[in-house]
Amino acid sequence: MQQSFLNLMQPYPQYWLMKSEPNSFSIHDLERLRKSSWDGVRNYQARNFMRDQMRIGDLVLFYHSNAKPPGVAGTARVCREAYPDFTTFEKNHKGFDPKSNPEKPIWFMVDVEFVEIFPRFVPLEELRRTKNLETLLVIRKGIRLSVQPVEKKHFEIIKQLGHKL
DNA sequence: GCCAACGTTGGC
DNA sequence: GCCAACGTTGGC
Repeated sequence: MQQSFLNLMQPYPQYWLMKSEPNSFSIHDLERLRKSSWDGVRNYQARNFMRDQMRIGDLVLFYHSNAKPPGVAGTARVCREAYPDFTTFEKNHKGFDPKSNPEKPIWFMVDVEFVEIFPRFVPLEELRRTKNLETLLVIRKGIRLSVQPVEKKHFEIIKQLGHKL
């Protein structure tokens, strides 16, 4: 109750950072598809952000994790709010989770649409040394959430870095 | 409810 | 490939 009231107080759009390993799904894949479900999140905190907070129109920093180098590759936009991650129901799918079923789904996903690939990739190392990004979660030690909230001012700084010549 | 063991993430 | 730091699981 309290939580949903607070949600109504949120200014929109909200801003997020979402990690994907480019080996399995990169921003180039999203550019080609234009739009994709964001399946495979298997962490409760990340799920809660998607299920309870993400709204259509929210903007997303598309982060390439486990890449050389890791960093922000571009942006995307939430175009469908949370619904059950159906890959958990498919026995032969990598995302299969026997504890989840269509009557009582555990895992959720949103859909995102392609916005842009930054003209200039912004590596993690640069985020670390950029002034005014000190509280950005992705550069904090020990934080490995694959879906994390980002402050608007941080989003804008990073977008600028991505466009800097 | 504690906590050890195990599995995963993800930078390096 | 290594490994630190997490998160989850399951025995008790």
